[in-house]
Amino acid sequence: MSAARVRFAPSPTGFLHVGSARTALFNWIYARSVGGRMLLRIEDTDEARNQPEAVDLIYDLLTWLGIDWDEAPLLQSQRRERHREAVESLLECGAAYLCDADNQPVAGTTLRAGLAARFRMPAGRKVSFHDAVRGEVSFASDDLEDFVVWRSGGAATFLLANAVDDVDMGVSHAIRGEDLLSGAPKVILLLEALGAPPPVYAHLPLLVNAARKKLSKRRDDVSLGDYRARGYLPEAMANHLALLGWGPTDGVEIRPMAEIIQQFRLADVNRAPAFFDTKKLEHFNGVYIRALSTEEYLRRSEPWLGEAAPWPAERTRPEVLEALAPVVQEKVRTLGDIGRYVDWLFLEEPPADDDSWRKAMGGPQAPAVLDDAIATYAAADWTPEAAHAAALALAERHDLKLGKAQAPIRVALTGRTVGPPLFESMVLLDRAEVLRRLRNARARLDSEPAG
RNA sequence: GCCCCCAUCGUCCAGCGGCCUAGGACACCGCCCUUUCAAGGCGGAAACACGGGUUCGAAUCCCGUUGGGGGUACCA
Repeated sequence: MSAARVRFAPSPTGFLHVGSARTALFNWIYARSVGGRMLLRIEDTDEARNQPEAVDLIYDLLTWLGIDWDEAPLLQSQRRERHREAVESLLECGAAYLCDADNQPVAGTTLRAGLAARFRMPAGRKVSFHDAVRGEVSFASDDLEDFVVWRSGGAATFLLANAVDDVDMGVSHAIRGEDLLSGAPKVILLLEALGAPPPVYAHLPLLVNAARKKLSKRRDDVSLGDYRARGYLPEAMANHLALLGWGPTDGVEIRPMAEIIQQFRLADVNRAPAFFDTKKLEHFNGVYIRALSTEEYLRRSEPWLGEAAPWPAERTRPEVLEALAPVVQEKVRTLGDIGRYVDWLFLEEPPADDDSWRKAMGGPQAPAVLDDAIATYAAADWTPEAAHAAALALAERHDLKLGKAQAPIRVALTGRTVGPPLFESMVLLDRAEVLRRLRNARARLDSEPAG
């Protein structure tokens, strides 16, 4: 065990940024790797945009990711008096001073409405500290200005609240984004004036977009909740996030969190920004989905196949989903993709996809293949094997490879060139329905040739 | 502008003075497998930003240049 205490301090804005999630994860991994404690502090001092549901969403998403915490979360909104005390003590010892709306100093040491308080930046100081990921970092106090610690509206600013709360929570390591690095010397000086030792800082490299800019809520796809909604598995997301700014020495990237915790060292964290590459995330997700047992896969895909499915819920046939599960599970990269693979089995008509139609029906042999398929499947046994054998024979009659011959049939039935294995899935539809779709496609070919 | 941080394949990591003719993963390309698409197998292309030092020896240490990022609010 160690006395390490770390904290994740999000503000409840209604969503959780993947960058914040990564910060939370690194804090948690560090805590678990050294036997320390993980704490939460909800920075809900901005009443304007605070919603109580937003706090629950944070708990929910962290839990989803696999992050737990060891003590009741601290709500910063309830700490106003404590913050006021701290500012007053700063005013009393002269480390801070009052000022009016025009930033003119005002004599006195009593906080009152309409007046803000600024920290008095000492002259000629060199503020150095050892950052656990960056090493020695140093700032000159002369480059720093007198910053506001108490707003005229009657509330502490981020810097002050952060410093005081960390002290009161006994935070030993402040692990956070690099965007806060420039604020560190101010907090250190603040803490010094307050007579408290600073925590060990660890500034993580930022997560950036393709343009190498800090991920932004407006431009980028950064809502953790959105990824969950699209069918990313939490273990894939956590695994991927853990590899942004850190990597195991043995090169094994996809692995249980327990092993990551075992190998993680704060000092091994990179210092350069990392691109949040969703391509790699998708790959990870596919690997994790394939690793699921079929039962587990079925259970976890349920949320995407009920009311949220791309077909009327009452048309869902669970036995079909179940029968197809193993083959769909192999292909899909997110649970949200499942719908597009199996929708044609539940929709009244195959989904319309012009590209697929042109691709499969454009060839000169399409009409003949469809005619043949109609005759063939009117008679064939209704099993995958028989459907396969029939298609092989059909292909031979038209002097085509099976891959080429099945294309018009696939598109006639499923609407798309891409989908689950055809013979295994087509027999899950009634023979009459298969024939109807084949005839419809054949008729469409006459009325509007695809070539 | 000023302050701070950073710099290995397109991307994410490994590398912490000799094991590096720089390794893995994603993406990409080719081949194989194949009932589409995936998955899988095999192979390929692909990087130490540049310039000076230090050292017998540098991707690894130091300095500079260039480039990138972050900060600079009575936001957090």
